[in-house]
Amino acid sequence: MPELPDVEIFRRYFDSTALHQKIIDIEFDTAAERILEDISLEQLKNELIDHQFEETRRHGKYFFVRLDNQNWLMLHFGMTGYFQYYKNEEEKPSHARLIVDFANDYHLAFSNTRKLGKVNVMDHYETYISEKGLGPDVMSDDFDFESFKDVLAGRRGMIKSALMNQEIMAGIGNIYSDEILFQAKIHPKTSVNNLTEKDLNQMFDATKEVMKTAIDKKVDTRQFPNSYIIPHRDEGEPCPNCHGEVKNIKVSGRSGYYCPNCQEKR
DNA sequence: ACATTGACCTGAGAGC
DNA sequence: TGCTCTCAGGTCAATG
Repeated sequence: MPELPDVEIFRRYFDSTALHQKIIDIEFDTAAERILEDISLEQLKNELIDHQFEETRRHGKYFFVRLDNQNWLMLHFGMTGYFQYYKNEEEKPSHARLIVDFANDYHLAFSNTRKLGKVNVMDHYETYISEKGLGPDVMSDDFDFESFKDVLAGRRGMIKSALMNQEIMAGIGNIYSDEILFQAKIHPKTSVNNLTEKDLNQMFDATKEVMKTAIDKKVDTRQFPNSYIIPHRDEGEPCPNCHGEVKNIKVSGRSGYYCPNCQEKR
């Protein structure tokens, strides 16, 4: 579930809780060793203990925080990750995989129920991004309409898959790709090479608009505009535009929702 | 090179 | 109630 807007909200939560405090210890759930991407538990301890967090960054769905030794801790949330900053043990999430203990008696838990997240430490986060082959962050100011057309050029797969491909552009996942396509009135299975200039323009605008709205509304879907499909992302729900039925469709193995009437197949 | 599919995980919810 | 089955959707490796 954590896509760009979710991770951005997590980042802001981290900024308002966990920065500039001495780390006195960490706790790691050894049953979740698989989430350690490229680092041993020993190394992780050495990187964190007696240090502190200084500033955060986000690229797509990837979260980075710089330590006072200038190294960066990377966290990826997978499908079920979130942060919880707490003092009392009873507030500790039941699937806390990594817990950072601060000198002020508070803790920051990285919860990751399904163990599909990742933890790593590196000296340059930009290098990590390029080694992963991640595309441009869709909310970056540099990512303009020309860049959008550029990264999609030469592609022949289905547009929903392309939007979700982190190597093409970073940040969009299954849920928000549905919203972008709904707002742009484009069928999820449309081939990228069949999209018109107008389609691309509508999709680019929708991408920026949807991401911004989700962040502004702090990812609380109850506050999303009535014109959004996300609160109706279920088979048979009424389309907020034409009041027809929302349908389920499988696109490259992923489950998408769309309105067949508003998003006609071409 | 690009596109698609299945595997990795666990818990919630459906169906019986 | 309780059991089994399916599904959720992040990435990556394997296959087409």
